[in-house]
Amino acid sequence: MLTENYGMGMIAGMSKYPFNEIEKKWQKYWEDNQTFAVTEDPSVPPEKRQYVLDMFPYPSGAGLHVGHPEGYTATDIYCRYLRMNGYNVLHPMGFDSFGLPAENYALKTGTPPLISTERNIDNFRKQIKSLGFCYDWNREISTHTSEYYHWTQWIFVQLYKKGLAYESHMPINWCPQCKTGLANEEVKEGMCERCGTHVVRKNIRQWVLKITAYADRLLEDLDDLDWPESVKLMQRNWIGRSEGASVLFRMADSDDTLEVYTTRCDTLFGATYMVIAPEHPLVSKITSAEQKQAVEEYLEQAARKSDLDRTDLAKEKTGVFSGSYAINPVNGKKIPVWIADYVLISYGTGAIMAVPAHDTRDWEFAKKFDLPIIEVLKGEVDVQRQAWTEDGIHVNSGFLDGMNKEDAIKAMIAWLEERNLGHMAVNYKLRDWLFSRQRYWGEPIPLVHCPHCGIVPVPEEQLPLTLPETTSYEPSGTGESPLANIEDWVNTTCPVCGGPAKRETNTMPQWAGSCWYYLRYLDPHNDKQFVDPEKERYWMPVDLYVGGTEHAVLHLLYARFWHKVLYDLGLVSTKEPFQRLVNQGMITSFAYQRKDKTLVPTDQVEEVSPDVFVEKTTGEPLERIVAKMSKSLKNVINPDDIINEYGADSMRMYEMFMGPLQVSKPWSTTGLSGVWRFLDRVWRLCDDRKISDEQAAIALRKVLNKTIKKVTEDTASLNFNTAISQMMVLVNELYKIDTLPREIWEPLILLLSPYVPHLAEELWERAGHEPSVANMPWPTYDEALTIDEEVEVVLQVNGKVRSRIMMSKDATKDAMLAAAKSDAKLKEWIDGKTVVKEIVVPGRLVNIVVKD
RNA sequence: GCCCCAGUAGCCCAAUGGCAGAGGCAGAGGACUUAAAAUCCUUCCAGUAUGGGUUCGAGUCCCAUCUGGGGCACCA
Repeated sequence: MLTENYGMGMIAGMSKYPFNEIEKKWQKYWEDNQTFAVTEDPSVPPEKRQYVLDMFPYPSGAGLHVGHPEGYTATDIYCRYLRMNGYNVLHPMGFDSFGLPAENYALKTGTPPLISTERNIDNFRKQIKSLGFCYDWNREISTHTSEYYHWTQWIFVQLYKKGLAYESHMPINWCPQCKTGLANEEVKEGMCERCGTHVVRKNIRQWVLKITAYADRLLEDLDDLDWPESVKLMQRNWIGRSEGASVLFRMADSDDTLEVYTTRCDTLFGATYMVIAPEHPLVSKITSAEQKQAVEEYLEQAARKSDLDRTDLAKEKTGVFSGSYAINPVNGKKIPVWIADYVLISYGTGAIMAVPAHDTRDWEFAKKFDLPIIEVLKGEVDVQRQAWTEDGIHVNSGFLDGMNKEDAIKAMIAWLEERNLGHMAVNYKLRDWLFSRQRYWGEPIPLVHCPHCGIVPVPEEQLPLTLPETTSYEPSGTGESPLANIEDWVNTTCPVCGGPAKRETNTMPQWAGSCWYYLRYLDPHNDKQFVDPEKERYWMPVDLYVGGTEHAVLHLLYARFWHKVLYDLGLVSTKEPFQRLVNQGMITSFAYQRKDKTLVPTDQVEEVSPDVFVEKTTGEPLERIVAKMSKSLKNVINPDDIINEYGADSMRMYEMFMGPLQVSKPWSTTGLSGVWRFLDRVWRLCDDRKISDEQAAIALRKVLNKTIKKVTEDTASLNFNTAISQMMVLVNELYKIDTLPREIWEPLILLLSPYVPHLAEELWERAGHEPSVANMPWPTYDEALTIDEEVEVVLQVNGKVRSRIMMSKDATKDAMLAAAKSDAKLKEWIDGKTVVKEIVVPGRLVNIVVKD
């Protein structure tokens, strides 16, 4: 008992800084006084309205992670800063509360997902509130509530009516043992995570959203967004627009044609075989009697592979001959058609022309199955020994011979179009969005299947279509969702003809709720429409969106897609939802590594002397490295513990002090205690001495003005670590004098307030003011007091520093040069040499370039 | 295999192409103390992963390599 409490009691007990009391007190004050409630005040001009959004969390059973508060603290500081600068700031928080873990938890424990989810939300809310963020909690939403998903369903109906939702048969990961579909993350190395059975692909009826219809706009509109270039690049690559040609190959022995997409139609003379994906619709038709058994075996083998297996580059190429031949349209040659899983049905037409001489994958396949390789681009290698994938002049290519790539592509497309054998084509990597899940814990898709009327949407006035309560979350066994077994719910009447009908049993993916939550925050309690257009126009678009880089593609692309659909329907006023995006880096942790690179759980490590670590049981020396936090390494930091021990303000400020927001950085508890110590120093400034109304020394006032300037600029640009460093400089200066001048102290409290709001409120009150410091104007500075009159000028010879002198900041170039040339130390370096060049940077340096 | 990001002091990190150091941690010394802790003051520590290049001048820009982290759908 005693030893356990020793560490915690040490700091808390010694402290003169009662963060625990202070933090509770001010959190209650803000709540009681609704300090951060925000309204659409029409008197605030549009440029003074800011919408600052955090990616809302999935409320997992594990509770808040130290990674969450990083982004939340950053936006909180920024919002408080904006408020103090006269902005009307919308800053909401909510929960992305549908999701697989709650359902799996229900399967394991029988706890209904609604119960566990709401329990988790309560815990998350409490944890988030304990950090003192300035959210307008009146706007909290949770995607699993029927008040919310009413409108998720309503938007789906709009998509459906617009023809953007369609049914298709698509494969799922199917576990034959559990008789259930699995998410990708539930498949480990091709096996079912739960029972270890080999997972197979099973085609089932699914709902798909036509995101490809928006591919061009999703691509083009990226240009105007203030997003990290790397994220834009990832989205561009994901959309993957390419220009090429569609080419028709006639089958040799039937009337069927195979259409292929290629970006390199200029290499058509080198196409020596074709490959179609195992899922291609012509597979059964073109398979010859002799090859039937081999093909069927191969198809079965391919069906057992996950996408990951098929995309693993290290693997051997596999495939099987179909027994049929196609005709190469340019030269009339018969070429074999193979079936292989390195061709994906989801890209292009699911069929390729193989040019082994100039494509590495085709080359490997040709070598393995002994298919001919014909060089059509003159390269620097023997194509029988390796593929030549660079550009070259065409050879063995009839009318293309002698041409370069660009001209040959044009010539070939013209040739194909003339003969109706092909045409120019644009292709995208982007695929339509598989939108249905065979799960219970998601938004029911509001459609009815009627034997007479077909598919009928649930009438809008009957929404929300609520998720029925149940006690069994077991899969249906057929691949359908557990909803299929709830008879009273599934069986309904057709909204059109009134006859008996069945409800759609698929539910929506977790993405659905997060596709539009930023709009619901604008008007969270509206039961007539998903958002009031006036409120939408008041706030949108989101001015700053902060979240993890793991959402760089999917979430952000899906939300942009929905937003564009809503825009086309005239329901929102902006083309794009998120004008500016910032990704916060990951908070990692230290881990300890043996010589053989294996990792040791943190509780097995002893620090024998500073920065020397050994494994407790063996005494083996260990190297400290940086790793992701993980349960198995026992290096996960729990925010609750940190807040208890050091307080929310220390936690907030430390996370901002660790380094730049955008980069990943390791958690260090000693680093945290350093920030705690800084806050304690701030506290003791006014605890130990009286606030004085006398004027401060000019040197101190200069430091203050420099500090205000730096903190202002760095807070506005989200460079919080350097802003904090400057505040430390000012506090260190204050420690050098015995008084506490009010003219320094009060601006310092204001500068600190976005970072450590609880402490700042308390200090503000103790300085004799009414709360709240959050409503005070941001301090201003006098530019003249941020400039030093005397500066140190560096004197260089050939770019190397040889001497330094103090000069007026306004010294002319000539004066600086003259001073340099008369400097005794510099003379030694230039005497007797020829001066080649003289460079003078005013206020900074003189560089004299000499030659012997 | 491809794409993206990052390598600065023992550690976390600063540095408009211009003195490698703002701040913190750890270390050392001193003050205070009967002593320790806490606190305060002072202080040590490098040429920026490696090799080239551009430049009067490179941590910063360019090329190549190495190491680490993250992402990926064999994209024809």
